[in-house]
Amino acid sequence: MVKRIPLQLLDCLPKTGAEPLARDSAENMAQALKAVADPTRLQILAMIAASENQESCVCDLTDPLNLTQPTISHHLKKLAEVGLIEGERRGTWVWYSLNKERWGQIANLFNG
Amino acid sequence: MVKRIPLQLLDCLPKTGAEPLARDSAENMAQALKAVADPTRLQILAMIAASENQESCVCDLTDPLNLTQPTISHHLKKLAEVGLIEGERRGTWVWYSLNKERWGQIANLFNG
DNA sequence: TGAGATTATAGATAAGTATCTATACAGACA
DNA sequence: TGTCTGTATAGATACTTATCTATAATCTCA
Repeated sequence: MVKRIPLQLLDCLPKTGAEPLARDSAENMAQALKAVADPTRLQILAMIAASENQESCVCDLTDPLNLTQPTISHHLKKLAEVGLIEGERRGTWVWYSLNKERWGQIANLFNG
Repeated sequence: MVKRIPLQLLDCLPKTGAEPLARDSAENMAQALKAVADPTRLQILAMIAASENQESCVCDLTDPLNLTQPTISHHLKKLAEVGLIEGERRGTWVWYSLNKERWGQIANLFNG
């Protein structure tokens, strides 16, 4: 379930007359950025990017990050909710990989 | 007081043997991103970017954002702490402007 | 100096969230 | 079917924070 996010900072500009539209854009954009603005999730993203085949399962991440399995699952869910990663079940394991298109979209928020 | 932030996502990769260095990078990077990952602060940044001379004072922001003056000051402080904006006192007013170099640095976090 | 305007800080509160333990769900395999 | 492994969810707790009111600090100007 990938949510649309505004593509430019100026989409967040408040409109005259207190229209809620720009606020919606700002909240949408902030939600996507909040997913990235966490040290553990940044490390998770880095580990996925650096792993072979660019994918990791939950059990690959718990030990290096020194966190429990439910905590890792929680963070992966947050990242998946904003479309930054995707999970694919193969047998017992769920493999998570980066969605590079989505990554580029968020990167573009800073290039407006 | 502008803090250094790591320049690449891979700076957040946890090291073998549980070294704290990569964690520091991740926390540093997350702190900078957290400043941007707030809808009100995104709107503030948009308003500064869209204003003439690319600068705004606190009283320019309270009415359009429908927030009190201390709340706006709080957000401006957060943005200044990570170097994204700078305030310059001219007489009674304090004018806040974007630090575009810093903006570019954070943008580059996504291009690594 | 005193009054008025702008901004910053202090303290309180409510909402969000990162983490844990406990438990449920899903797939593999004997 | 039952057991084992891997993942997800539920609930609790401690910490962070966005916002407010009240107040202090700073600057201008008469």
